[in-house]
Amino acid sequence: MPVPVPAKPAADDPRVRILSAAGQEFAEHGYEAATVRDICTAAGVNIAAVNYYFGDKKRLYIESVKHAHEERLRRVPHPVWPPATPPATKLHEFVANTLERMLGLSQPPWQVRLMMREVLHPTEACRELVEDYIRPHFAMLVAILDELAEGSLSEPELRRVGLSIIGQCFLYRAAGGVVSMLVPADEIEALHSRQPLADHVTRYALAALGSGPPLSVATRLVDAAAEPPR
Amino acid sequence: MPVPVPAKPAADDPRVRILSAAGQEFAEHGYEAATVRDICTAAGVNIAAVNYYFGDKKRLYIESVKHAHEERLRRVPHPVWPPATPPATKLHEFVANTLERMLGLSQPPWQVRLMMREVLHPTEACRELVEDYIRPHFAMLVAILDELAEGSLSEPELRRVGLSIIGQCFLYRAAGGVVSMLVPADEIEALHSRQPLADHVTRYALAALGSGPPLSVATRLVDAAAEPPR
DNA sequence: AGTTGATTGAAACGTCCGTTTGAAACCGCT
DNA sequence: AGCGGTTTCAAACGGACGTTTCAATCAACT
Repeated sequence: MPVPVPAKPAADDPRVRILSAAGQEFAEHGYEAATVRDICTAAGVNIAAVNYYFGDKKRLYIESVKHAHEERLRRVPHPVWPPATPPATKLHEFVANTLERMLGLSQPPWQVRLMMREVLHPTEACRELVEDYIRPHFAMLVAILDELAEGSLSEPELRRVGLSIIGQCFLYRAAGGVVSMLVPADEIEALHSRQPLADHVTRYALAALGSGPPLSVATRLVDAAAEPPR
Repeated sequence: MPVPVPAKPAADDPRVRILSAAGQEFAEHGYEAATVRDICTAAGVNIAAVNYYFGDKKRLYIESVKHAHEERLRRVPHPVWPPATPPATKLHEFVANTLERMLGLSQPPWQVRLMMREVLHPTEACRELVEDYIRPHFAMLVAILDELAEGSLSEPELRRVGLSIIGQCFLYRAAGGVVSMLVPADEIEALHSRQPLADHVTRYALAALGSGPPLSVATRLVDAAAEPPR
């Protein structure tokens, strides 16, 4: 009987070579279209190895998702701030960090693509992904928003705002191809680059929460009387 | 040689039966995992029919995407407003309409799922989808936002705000499963229902644009001096 | 009724997939 | 060197898939 989890994760361990190759193939082609033959060729091992180490294709998939997830956590840690950091600064850095993860500008893009597939079409590996990775990230966002709102928003309201922010980042990752078709070619680069995007999402959120100036200087329809002309 | 486009689209036309069944199968399982055997069984036709009418699986897929897209356009028309409608009202109804389409609460859900697949993993059918369906929808949103901002935002800025709004709607459709895992069970229903969602997205956008009250009544960090206590 | 072209039907073809097999190669150990 | 357990290898298996074939059937027209 093979050892399921070797204590020594050596760099040339065929097991991790397979996991890495599988992650890339699954990310690129999806579960059904990826073949264990291609995976084994890419990993430089025999076809029988996937059966030997993982049993079958499905278990290989689950393990490869967890593997990518762990590698990712190790490489792009959550941001940490000194206690006195203003919440607006935290929000901006949080958004920039989230975009960095989602757009995968810093690290191998296939890991993000693999996790995106899992988010869009959840399988067994999904709940684990949410609990270990997504929920803490989201909780951090909600905490920042609570700090910004100074307690004036309820938990459900905070979550809604948090989802609004995540949704904006998410769109560029998941539907980036379509977004690129919607804007003129010479603006695509600016739209998909991290810094201007993070600026926009943060400004949008701060303005919505009343913690920053509105994006538009048009006449207020509601409390126009209270607003001095700019 | 078979006729490629029969002039009479009768209801029991095997061609449209196949298109409909194919759309459902592709939406449910994706291109690779869907089989022409299952499609033909669901459509009640012989396996050879797909070759006869469409040539091969790939062309059947493209045609089924276009078919679903056309049916959809026919059934959920864009909203139209009388000229005097305030832009804030238009925005709210636009968001509600978009959510209606995306969440597919009114019409067969598989059509939305099929188009979502196309957006997330673009194939040849994608560009056509964007030009015929998505771009006019998005242009309508940008026009409303321009009206709201009263000309104080540039085209690229307007597009950014528009994408922010679309992104929020998009998240609930594409990553709805994960969203459901992030919130307590007793709030899921409220989070995914159309009306509260449309309210939130609209309020968020109006507040960000300065055309509505901020979501939070916390002390302004920027123009706090100008803001009267509420 | 007979002819023609369009459509449908059952069966098969070739291919590729996930998986299994059984023997060979490798390794550390005495 | 000899041995036991682990790992690799080439080859094959059974099945499912997309596609093709060709005869049977149908519908319309003369």
